[in-house]
Amino acid sequence: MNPFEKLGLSPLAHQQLGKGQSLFHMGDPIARMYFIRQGRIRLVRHLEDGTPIPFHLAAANQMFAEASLFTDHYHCDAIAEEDCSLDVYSKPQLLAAFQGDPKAALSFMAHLAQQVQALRSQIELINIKSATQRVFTYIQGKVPPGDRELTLPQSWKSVAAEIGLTHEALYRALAELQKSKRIERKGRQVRLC
Amino acid sequence: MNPFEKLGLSPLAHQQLGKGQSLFHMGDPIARMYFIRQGRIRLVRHLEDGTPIPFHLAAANQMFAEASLFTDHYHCDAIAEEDCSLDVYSKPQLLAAFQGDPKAALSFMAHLAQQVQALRSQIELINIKSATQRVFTYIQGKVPPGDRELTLPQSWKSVAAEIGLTHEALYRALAELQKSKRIERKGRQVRLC
DNA sequence: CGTCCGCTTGACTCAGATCAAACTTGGTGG
DNA sequence: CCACCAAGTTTGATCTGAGTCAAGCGGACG
Repeated sequence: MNPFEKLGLSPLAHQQLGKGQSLFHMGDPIARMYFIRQGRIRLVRHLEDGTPIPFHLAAANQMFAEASLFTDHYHCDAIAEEDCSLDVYSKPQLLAAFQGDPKAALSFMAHLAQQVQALRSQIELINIKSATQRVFTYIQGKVPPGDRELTLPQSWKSVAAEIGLTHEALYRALAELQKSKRIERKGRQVRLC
Repeated sequence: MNPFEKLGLSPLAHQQLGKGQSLFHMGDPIARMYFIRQGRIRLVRHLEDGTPIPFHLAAANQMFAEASLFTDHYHCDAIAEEDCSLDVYSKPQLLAAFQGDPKAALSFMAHLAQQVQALRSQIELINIKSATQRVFTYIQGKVPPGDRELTLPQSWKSVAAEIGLTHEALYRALAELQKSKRIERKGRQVRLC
């Protein structure tokens, strides 16, 4: 049961997306909202010189680009990180549904609020100067509370881009963290010590 | 007419805040929402080592810490940048008002969505490696659309912190931008060339 | 079986951090 | 009204750590 269905909406369509295909580009008009059934979608912005800045990785059972509900044009690109299956909803229908269902509206508001906090955490993270400390803090933040272990849903290389490091700097930071026994690691699995 | 009054709410109280005083600290329980009548409030997080990371400057006629509406405890500090005068509202009353007024709920959602985009822009900005380019892009983003001039509401020093530079690096970047005729500047006034 | 891509390490460079010091500005209080 | 203090602003010298370039390894996948 996805949040759109809870509102009594049914999808306009389903959409398949192959790995590397893009769902929309910056500047495209926004008419639809998406829910990810399967796969992952990466949201990316680009600097003038073309450098990609990934700022979100939306996973299965999530909606994404929520902010676009109130804008006419996308302000980022969406690219399938792997093969994806999406439910497509109408943006106007969704807005109308919120009018009639304050509970749903509130839950969507909460969702947005949580996004705001997540983004703030990301900013906080990027502001850490030391690469080693930055990576360590990133891992701490990702480890489920109460647990000490974590398996990354993505490559370390893309983590590097997400936290504003080159992949080389990231790998060196990981090596350093292992040497100083602050983490143990095997591939994409990490454990805090 | 502030957004709370539009909902038919009246303030529980008014609150004065002297420059440098803090309104709340990270971890404090959240019972109220604020609207700034006068002055400015800075939202700050702190790294483990105490380095402050300012991530938002809320100005007069704005509400702020919107994300806190759905959380129990603050995840940042709020400090008065200058003498402030605030209207205080009850958080539960506000939530209840949204239940009864879907239009207001939607407008608040839009507000949150806009915050999400602003934060994403900030992340994009911080990811620009070159200090000069970073400062230039920051200014471009701040200049009102259609205009070419801008007067900063804050010191350059605090801009430096906001965009993840030391103040020295910021001033050097400004000097460089002036030398290469990309901006003109006098104190806190800037004009794009 | 070969190619691609993520991973990993080394050497070198350089931009921004750091440390230091002086000048300007604005506000406070005598 | 002026002396004084705090904070922002500005510039210089030095240092350091992340970026860059380069090269090799290994696993996945067609």
